[in-house]
Amino acid sequence: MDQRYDPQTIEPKWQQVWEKTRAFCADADASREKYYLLEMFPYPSGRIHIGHVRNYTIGDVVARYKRMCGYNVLHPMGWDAFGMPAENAAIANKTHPAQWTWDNIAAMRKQLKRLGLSYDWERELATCDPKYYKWEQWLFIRMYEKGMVYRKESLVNWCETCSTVLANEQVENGECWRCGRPVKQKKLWGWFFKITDYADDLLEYCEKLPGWPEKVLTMQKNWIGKSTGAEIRFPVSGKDEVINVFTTRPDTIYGATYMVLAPEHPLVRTLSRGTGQQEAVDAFVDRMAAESRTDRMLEAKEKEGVFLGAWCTNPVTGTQIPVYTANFALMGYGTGAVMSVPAHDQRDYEFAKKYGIDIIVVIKPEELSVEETAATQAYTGDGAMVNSGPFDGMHNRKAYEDLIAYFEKHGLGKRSISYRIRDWGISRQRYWGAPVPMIHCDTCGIVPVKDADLPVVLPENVDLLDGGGSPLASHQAFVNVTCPKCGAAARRETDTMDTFVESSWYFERYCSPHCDTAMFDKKEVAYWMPVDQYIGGVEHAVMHLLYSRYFTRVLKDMGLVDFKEPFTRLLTQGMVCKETQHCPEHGFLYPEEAGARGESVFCKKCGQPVEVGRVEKMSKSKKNIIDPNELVARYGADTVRLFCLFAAPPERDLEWSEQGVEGGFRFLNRIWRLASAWMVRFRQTRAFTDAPDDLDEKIRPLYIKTHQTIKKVTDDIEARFHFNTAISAVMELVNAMYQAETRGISPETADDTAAAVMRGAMETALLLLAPVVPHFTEELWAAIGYEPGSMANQSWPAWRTDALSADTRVIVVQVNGKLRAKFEINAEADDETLKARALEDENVTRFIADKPVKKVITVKHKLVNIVV
RNA sequence: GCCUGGGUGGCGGAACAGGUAGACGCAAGGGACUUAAAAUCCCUUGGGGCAUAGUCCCCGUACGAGUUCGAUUCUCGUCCCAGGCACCA
Repeated sequence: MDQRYDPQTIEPKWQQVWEKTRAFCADADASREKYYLLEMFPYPSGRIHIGHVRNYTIGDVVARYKRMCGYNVLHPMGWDAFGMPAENAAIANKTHPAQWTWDNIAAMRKQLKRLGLSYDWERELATCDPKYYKWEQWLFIRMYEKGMVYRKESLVNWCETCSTVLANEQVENGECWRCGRPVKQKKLWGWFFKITDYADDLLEYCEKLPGWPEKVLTMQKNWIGKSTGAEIRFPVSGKDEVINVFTTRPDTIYGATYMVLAPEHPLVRTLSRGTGQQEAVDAFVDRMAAESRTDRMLEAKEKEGVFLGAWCTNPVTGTQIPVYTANFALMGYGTGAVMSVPAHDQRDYEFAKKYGIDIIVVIKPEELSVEETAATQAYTGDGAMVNSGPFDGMHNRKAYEDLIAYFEKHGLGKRSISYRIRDWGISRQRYWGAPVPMIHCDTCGIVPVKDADLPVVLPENVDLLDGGGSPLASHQAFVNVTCPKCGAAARRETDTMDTFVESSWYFERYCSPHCDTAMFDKKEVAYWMPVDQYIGGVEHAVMHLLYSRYFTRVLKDMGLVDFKEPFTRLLTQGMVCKETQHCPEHGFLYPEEAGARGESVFCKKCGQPVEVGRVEKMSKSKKNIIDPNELVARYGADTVRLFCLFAAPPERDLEWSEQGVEGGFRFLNRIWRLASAWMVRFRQTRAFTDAPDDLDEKIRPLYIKTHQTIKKVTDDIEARFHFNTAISAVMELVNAMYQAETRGISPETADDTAAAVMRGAMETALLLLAPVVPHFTEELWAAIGYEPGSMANQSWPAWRTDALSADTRVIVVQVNGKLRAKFEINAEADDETLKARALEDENVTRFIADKPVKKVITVKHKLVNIVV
């Protein structure tokens, strides 16, 4: 074997071998237990960044580990290939989005392959491929037929200059993220998926996903936002109208002293018409409409409203209460109307104080008088009912139930549940997305495209508008069609789908990516799904993961799959961070633009001192980025992988450190040197695998350490994917091999048994590291004499229980819980022996002095605590 | 404001179930090898104390209490940091 570790020659060599032998291609095999490991597929931006490297390395280690454990592993990779950046780049570079995307895919595929990731590349897919989105369109039509999709007009963020809809996160301080112009609210027709139908089920199953991080489940629960309460009818005074409110606190209804309607509520204009307030109300409503959603949120702190000039009747008290419209009432939640109880809701309280509205306490806490209860702020806790007619004295929780029963009996209202989650608006007025497969006919209305005509292919010969609007609407050949029903001239739908639709089922497509008769082969999906382990960033905690859970339910209801939850276990890995460097003259600097001068850092352009900022997520704008390509070129893929895993546990943020990477590289070299030095001896022997009993004292500890390491590494990976401690353990094993050398076990002098134990330790280290540094271990595995290329399919090592523990133990002696002495003793020693031995210790007797010993606690194999 | 995490050496991070706090790595210092340097190998490294320099003592896991023979770990309170939600009736 080569004297020098040279990753640049060995890594491409093994990558070619794996590709040639189809080492990681998976086939369904009912006789074998499957393991589906998936990392969130990337958007093909053109280059992979270090966050990808971390994500995919974590996944690759698990995939390789499970393969070694004997599972039939599915580990696919593909491309989330639709989306706006392709359009923007295409306009900027005068290329076509498709060209740009496919070029990027090619470049990134090459980068991923250079990392030695064990993907089944034969299953690669790209969502912009008509063969892929054909089935999405097919499903859309099935969902439409079942009433799971509908079209409605709704308010959206609209940028006039770009003539497009913007997602909430593309609106920055009320301005368009791209052109900086103010964003308006506009009513627009669009397609919606009825995700709200599944709100309850999605929520309920949050409790049935033990393999998911608590954090993610909490975020999803909050997003769904289920509230239970009642819907109550408030008749409008002197008119035939009724205001319906949703409240979570029907028990406070006796304290409802006014009513608030959202500015968009249809009754706002109706009720104010003809009153003296009409003008003021119209002005207020118009002002609210002109303000963007973001503006309204920014100034949200100040509550503001207008009296409508109308009253309604509190159905339980019969009192006339004023009706207002106010900025804090939202049309999209509940019924868009609020029964305001200022004594028991802080927001209502503030509004009532501002506008001088009555505050009536109806729930009294034990420790306060009625007068004190809402003196300075609303009281939202429990207590006894007061000012509530027949309910006085009752506990409010009981009154809650009784009141709902009372409403239902008298037709005043009913029990009700409200959700924060809205239906999923999937329409985008964009070009680079999957076309919605619908046709608008003047006589037949909306008609789905015939299955035989799928896919509705995105036309390639389009003029992308510099403004960013959809070019499909003006593409005559695309728009003009005949109605599938009546044959008359009709117009094709020009909206494309949100890219989250593609990513909501790609994991099922991977099971049979080339299937051209269905979305996927049911049998294949039945074998592989659900995904056993999903890995990706927390940024997808709600949207992508919730949509995927929803889509899986839709597929189940259509009989296409027989499970509800697509991802059994989820790991959300932390971000990769690095400190920022800021030059007063040149702004943020890339790492290579700054130089070190002793303790301080200076700018290479102007020589001025650089301000080293805090450690933040790597981002282009802050220039605190590291290029994976350069790293791989300098250290090789294995070192980069090793560092990504060693620096922090996967779920935590990782702080990038160049020295840390060096350390990883040094560790591999350390193994390499040891292996070279012993290689001749290794080839003459076999790994020692017997019971440790007859090993002499010089070599025995290494054998014990070897088996302890197997157990430790296995436990660390199995329990929590803590690769950092697993790698530490292997480092300790390697250190132990070096220590054996310093104790006189050298390649030249070691006897055959010692060489065999040494070889066993080396083989173990290689096996345990195989998932982490696959090229490195493959090379050394072959050098020892095993079949070249066989490392990837080796079995994960097992530990011998009889080789796990030394036969002596170090026992800690405490006096009153403080460490006072240690001694080594035979592991079998009983409590009495331990106690006697502890009391012999000079330091211990010194601390006991003449105080009486009250109690002695002994813990087997661990400690003796003497209480005096 | 609410909900989740999290505060451990100069740094990244260990400590499985309440039982030796600081594994492993980085950085730093010392030594060996070398004509020299790099690389490598070995040793030291939380803070403080000492008439006895030790198998020594005191302090120490954000802060303050508590439970316990014993707390980084469990309970209560306080402060700080990160992420999520943010007028949701």
